Amino acid sequence: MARTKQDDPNTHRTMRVVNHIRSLIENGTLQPGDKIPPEREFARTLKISRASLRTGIGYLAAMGVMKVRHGVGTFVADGPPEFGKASLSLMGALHGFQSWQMFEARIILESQLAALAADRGKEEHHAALSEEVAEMFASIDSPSDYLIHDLLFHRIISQASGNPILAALIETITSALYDKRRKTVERSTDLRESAEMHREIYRSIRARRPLEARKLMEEHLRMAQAAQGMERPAERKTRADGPKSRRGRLTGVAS
Amino acid sequence: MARTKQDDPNTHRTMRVVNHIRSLIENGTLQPGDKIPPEREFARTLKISRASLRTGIGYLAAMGVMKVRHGVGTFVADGPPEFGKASLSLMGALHGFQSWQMFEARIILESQLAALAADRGKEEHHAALSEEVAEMFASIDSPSDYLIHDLLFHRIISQASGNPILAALIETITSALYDKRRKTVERSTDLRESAEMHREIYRSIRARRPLEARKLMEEHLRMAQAAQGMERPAERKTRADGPKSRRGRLTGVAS
DNA sequence: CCGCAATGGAGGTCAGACCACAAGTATACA
DNA sequence: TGTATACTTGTGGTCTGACCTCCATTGCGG
Repeated sequence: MARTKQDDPNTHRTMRVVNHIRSLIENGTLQPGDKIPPEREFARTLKISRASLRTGIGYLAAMGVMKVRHGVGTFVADGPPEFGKASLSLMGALHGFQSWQMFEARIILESQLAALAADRGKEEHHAALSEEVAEMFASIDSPSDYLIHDLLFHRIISQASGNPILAALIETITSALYDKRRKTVERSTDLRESAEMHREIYRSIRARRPLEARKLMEEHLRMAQAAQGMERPAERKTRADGPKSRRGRLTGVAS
Repeated sequence: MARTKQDDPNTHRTMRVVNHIRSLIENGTLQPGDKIPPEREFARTLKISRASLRTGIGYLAAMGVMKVRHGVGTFVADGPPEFGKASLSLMGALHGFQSWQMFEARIILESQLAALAADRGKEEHHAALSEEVAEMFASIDSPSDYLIHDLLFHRIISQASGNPILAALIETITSALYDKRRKTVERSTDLRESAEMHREIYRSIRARRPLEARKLMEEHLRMAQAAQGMERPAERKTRADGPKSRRGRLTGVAS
């Protein structure tokens, strides 16, 4: 750890760019949503070539700190923080992450998040949650619509937890899980049951009962996990390390 | 998966590169530690300019999927997965992450991790933990040495948990916290007490008592947090949303 | 008043030359 | 003979400057 070794007026230009922007952000000169100068101009300012500047920007963009819009400009990320979505899925392929592991992580984080939300949630959050629950019941016949409100519901809880880091972590995992889910929701049944669970979670959060919220959320997620056939495989000595073979008939239910 | 819309001979070259490499990794052609072809050659193969190829590689490198070594070559990351350290610290500055939030995330994750480790840890892990505990007691008079074994101890627990995703998450947070810690450990006292706690955690893990391990880990971390003056500030109606002002005098003790 | 084409600003890509670094190999000197 | 220095080669890093593509705005024509 400790990259230290920058500042040598010669160090990798790309790091020069990164550090420059970092300082601009850290001292508040650059705020989320701000636009940075056009590449050509900025490059001239920093006394480096446009190519190098682009490398640096690319680096920051990859980490989700900056957002580049072709034909418009480059901006400091403004939305909710999100640790490179691509990162997790690639790392997954790279280190053989399994679906059940992602789900396990999600269960642990989100249960705890629900507890925090119950403890710290504000009226605005309660209102938003209430609304999403209503929307869910309203779209019980439209899986894809249902999924949207489902996602929103969970995202609101993240925000209500008051811990943006945990929220970002969850967001990363969720988005990685999203693709798989989208394909299964279509055929899902029992959306009503799912909606009921969400309503109960909402109620316990509103009533500020952390332990109950945590328990309900955990139950809810475990059920969703089972519905998607992503349980942790039973212990077995023979580990078929072939990275394929899963993908049973998922009868998914939304989470 | 499914960025859908690739293959259009025009889609962003950088994504073309990313997807190409992604597939190479996913189908096992590229394994961790492997070296990819020289830029010039690879660029020719992919029918794109070297510049574009570099952009893509830079992207992957930023996410920690690839590691570039000047004058040597570009390789697929091999070490333990780690979600961009820079990412978290930059995001921190960007979205005003607070130290107590990082610590909260750490406590939640690591407590749970300890429980999982107690549940799934294998003999090899127990042995490694035991050794680190011994080393900790042995280096009680050398804070910097102590810190090393402290870190290792926690890392082993991560591995023992059997969930690489959670391990990677923790790793990210820990490394972000590391810098602050390193500065404070020097002046720390009570390393003996800290070592005792680690030993108890080790014992409960070895005895496969998940709940106890979780409880001990949580206590341990809360204590460390308190020692570093990173508790969550008391509720206050007036939220000074100015993203500055933190950074008190930390009197840390190792975690 | 509306729709569509022209225009300018900004990012995206390209090509090829040249620089910097790391490692191996050959050469020169003690 | 042994070791140290210099050269060669392979690979990433940076620079130029021209050209392409996208998008938003502007303004003309219907």
